[in-house]
Amino acid sequence: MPELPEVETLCRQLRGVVAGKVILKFDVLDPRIGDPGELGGRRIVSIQRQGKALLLLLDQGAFVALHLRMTGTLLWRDIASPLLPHTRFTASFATGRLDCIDPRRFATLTYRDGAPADTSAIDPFERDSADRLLPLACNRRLPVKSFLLDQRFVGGIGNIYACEILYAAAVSPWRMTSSLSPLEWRFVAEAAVSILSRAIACRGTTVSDWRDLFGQKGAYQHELSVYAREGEQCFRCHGIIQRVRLHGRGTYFCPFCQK
DNA sequence: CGAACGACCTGTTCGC
DNA sequence: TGCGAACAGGTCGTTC
Repeated sequence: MPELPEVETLCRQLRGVVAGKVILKFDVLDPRIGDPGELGGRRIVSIQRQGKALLLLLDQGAFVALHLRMTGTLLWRDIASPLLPHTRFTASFATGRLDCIDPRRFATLTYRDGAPADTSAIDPFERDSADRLLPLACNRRLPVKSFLLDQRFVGGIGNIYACEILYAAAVSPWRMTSSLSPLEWRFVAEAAVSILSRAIACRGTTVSDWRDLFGQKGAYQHELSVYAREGEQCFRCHGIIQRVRLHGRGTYFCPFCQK
């Protein structure tokens, strides 16, 4: 579920709550999530986002990477709160408790020594990202939506925002990456920045169960142009929004104005 | 080699 | 109402 704006929301909220704080007790309740070792007594120095992963940087130059996958969430709760169903780990601090809840059990938690390595994936917010997209894309034959979803190329874009970005750029999700002009890549890159930053300002998209660190819904679901709007009218051309399947993912678009 | 598919899980929604 | 099928924000290993 959580894509870039949702993970960034958690990242910012965590900074206000656990940055600089010592983990008093850390309990893994579902071993499937991974084994981070003994984290009790360790201090969280800072929090970063890398694509859709959340990195908790610890003392002694180590870090923990948390990937929430489809249904993972983090909740900041009172120390004595009863556990909610599907709680996978808890981290207790002097001021409260951080609970990871994940019904589908896809989330992963890994401990690594050293500093996080840089990834080669393009960050949608970096300067001139369109200039880096073009050479990556021009030799490939796959639909542009699949390209945007591939985390090796671009970091952080998931199914909801891929649909929204391509709508804003007026590009069909089925277009082959190699067929987009430099100008179209510029439209895509600019649409990504404006949509993702607006979604961060809204603290994410709650289409069903996404909640931020404090249990609040996001607000970007009220600003979606195509996602979850099958059969409704396009805001731009008054065509009808369609839902199709592209490589197994539900894909929403306007067949009349996305070329 | 690059691209596409099925698997990994559980809960909810849809159709008969 | 009941029940099985389809579907869900993401990635990964395998297959083509």
